Amino acid sequence: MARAKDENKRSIILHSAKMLFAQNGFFNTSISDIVKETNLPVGSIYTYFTNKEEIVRVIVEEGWNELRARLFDTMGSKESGEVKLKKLIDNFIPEILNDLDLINILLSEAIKYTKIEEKVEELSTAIFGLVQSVAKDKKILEGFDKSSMEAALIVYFLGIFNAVKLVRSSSVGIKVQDILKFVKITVEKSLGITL
Amino acid sequence: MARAKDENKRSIILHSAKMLFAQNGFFNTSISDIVKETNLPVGSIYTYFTNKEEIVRVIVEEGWNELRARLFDTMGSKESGEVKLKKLIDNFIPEILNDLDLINILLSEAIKYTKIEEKVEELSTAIFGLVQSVAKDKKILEGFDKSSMEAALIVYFLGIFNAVKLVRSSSVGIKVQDILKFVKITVEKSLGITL
Amino acid sequence: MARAKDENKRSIILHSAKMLFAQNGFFNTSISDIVKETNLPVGSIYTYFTNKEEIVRVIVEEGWNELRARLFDTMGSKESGEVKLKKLIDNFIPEILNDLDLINILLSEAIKYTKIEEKVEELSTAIFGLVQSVAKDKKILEGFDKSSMEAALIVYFLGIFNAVKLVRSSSVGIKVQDILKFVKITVEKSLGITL
Amino acid sequence: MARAKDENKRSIILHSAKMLFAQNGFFNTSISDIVKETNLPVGSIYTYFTNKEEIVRVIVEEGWNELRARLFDTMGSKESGEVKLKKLIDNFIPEILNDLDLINILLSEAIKYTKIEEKVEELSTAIFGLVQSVAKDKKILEGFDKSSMEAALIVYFLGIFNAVKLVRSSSVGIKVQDILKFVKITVEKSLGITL
DNA sequence: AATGAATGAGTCTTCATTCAT
DNA sequence: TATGAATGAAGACTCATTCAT
Repeated sequence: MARAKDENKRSIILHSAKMLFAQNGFFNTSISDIVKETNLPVGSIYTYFTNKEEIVRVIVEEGWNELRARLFDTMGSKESGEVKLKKLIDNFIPEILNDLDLINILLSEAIKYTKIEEKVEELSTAIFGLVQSVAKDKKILEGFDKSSMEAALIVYFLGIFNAVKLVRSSSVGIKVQDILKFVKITVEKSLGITL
Repeated sequence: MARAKDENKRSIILHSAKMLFAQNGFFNTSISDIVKETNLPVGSIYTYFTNKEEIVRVIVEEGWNELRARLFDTMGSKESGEVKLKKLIDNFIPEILNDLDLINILLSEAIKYTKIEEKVEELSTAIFGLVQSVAKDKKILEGFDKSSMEAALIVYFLGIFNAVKLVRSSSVGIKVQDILKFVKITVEKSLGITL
Repeated sequence: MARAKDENKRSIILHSAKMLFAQNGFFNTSISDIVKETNLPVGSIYTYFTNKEEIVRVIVEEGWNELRARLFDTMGSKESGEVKLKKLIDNFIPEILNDLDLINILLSEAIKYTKIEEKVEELSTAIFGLVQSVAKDKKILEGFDKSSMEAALIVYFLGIFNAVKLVRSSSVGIKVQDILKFVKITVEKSLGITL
Repeated sequence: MARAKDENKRSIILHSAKMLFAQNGFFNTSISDIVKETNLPVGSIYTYFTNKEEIVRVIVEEGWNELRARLFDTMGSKESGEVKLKKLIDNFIPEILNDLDLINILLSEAIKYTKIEEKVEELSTAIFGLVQSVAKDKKILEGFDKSSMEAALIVYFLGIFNAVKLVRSSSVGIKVQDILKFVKITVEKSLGITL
């Protein structure tokens, strides 16, 4: 049972830190802030994590893994490519966007603390496959090799995430809905399909 | 009349700070780092800027103004919309991407230190106009209102900048060229034109 | 349970700071001076006090409380008014004057860091009562209402303290003894009694 | 004419500094504050005074001299002692109290920056003479030698000044009038006269 | 003489991490 | 293992004074 208690503390730290890092940034969050938020003694923080940096690293890593799992769950189903794509756009992306804290940290700290290239590679391979299987008129993807595809995915994902982040933290004149709508239209037009 | 404020010193500080902020981030750059880099005494930093924050703010603001000026220079010419668009894609964007330091800072600090919404608004209005004037088949823009356009621009610009940043700071499998190529193809397909 | 806060350290800091503040003033005493005097690391100063100002505030407050306690100890006894007055003049005041450090700080910083009016009010009420009970010939206090009494006490106390301070820090031609003697004579004459 | 201009600047500095020192204290007033207040360039401050300390010193010295002059003006007249004493209490002291700025500085900085003992000596000699000439019943001054007198004067003057200072800067329950009234009554009773 | 930019030692305070208990 | 006091290098910034112009 001691084990259960430990896991609990660990996750409390992770949870609070995630919120604080997302809200105030990594550098504007002190270990002491985490201590206050968790009501745990400082020493305990260092029982579960070797240092401040490791806390972000774990947040990013675990957050990513959960995301990845959810994605491959969707992608791995027996359904048609179009259905998968629809789920991707209508469910998966909006779900991700709910975890704004994670996105914030991912975007500002991930590069520093993770091997991001592996993540991108994995993601783009999976989606490239899906897109190819879906494109009605194969000519549409003409000139779109793996590199272009990867570029496209990176641009879109980073674009979407950052746009949502911007929309939520400034008073820019658009809404998250506009972004999602734009994405859907773009995918439909690009692939010549209707979702 | 004593010594006049030395515009040269001011620009040395700005230059060094820009590099350091871009390289190590705002919080990992200390005033003392700037002092070492510039070989100026601490006090001098503070004769030209009231505090550390003002240094980023000025970098962002002046950088943005220069960018904006170059953009409107291109946009304001008497040439056809297509030529302008071509210049935008072939010259302007690549030029921007050269100033990676500025992009880095813009992306990580701009929201905090500037009224970013005004900038976005200005930019998207200008480009919306251009795109409308260029789109061969007006049906192509069907369903694309101002909000969608703004969303698209934000997603693309943030996407491009962040993608370039990622490409340059990690060992992701694509090159800046791939990104630029993707952008060009996308614009051409979207508007049904060839640049 | 880790280390407990060391009451001893706290008091060393208070002691050293009191001496330094009294000797050189609040502004001419740096935290670094206190560090040197106490041989404690800087950080420790801040484990016991939130900032420099709090150190003075505590010195003033604790010093005052001790003083007050001693005063009411004397005043609260079952002895006659005259005996109490005698003790006040012969013991209490001279004792206070020994803690020159405290007086110095009290006089120069107290107004800023304490609600001095409450202290004055409390003191003057107590002494007014004593004086009334002692005055042989009630006519002597004629025309002496509460306000006059308060004025008198403030003038005398501030006068005595500052005079002692002056005597000790300059080479003025009188001694503390002269001041004490003057006070005694004045009280005796005013109240028509012999102590 | 250059001379006139100079004197003017000097006195502007002195005037502003006096106000600022009195209001915020010596250490909370920076040379830069004086610069802002006077609208003079920093360099000019140092043309007229060798350093910050000298500014207070001059304020104290000149303020004192003016005071002294006014006092001896009153004291040196051909009038009776009683009239002089009355003027002292009814005019001179209230007048002094108007220059609260000076009092503030005098009390907090004078000891450090002036040979205060000479001033006290001079003052007490003069007033001792006056008091002796006035005391109706010589027995009243019995036991009051020069030292006692000096002690009394120091206590009263410091008491009065500090009390006024206290009254004006805190919300203590008495008014300056109460202090002046107390002084008058005390003098009358002590000397057995009516002013 | 007048000016105000230049200077850098010194200020207070923070904070990630350690380690005695 | 749990705790939280201890630590001190490092942080941003100030300011009296000087001196080039």
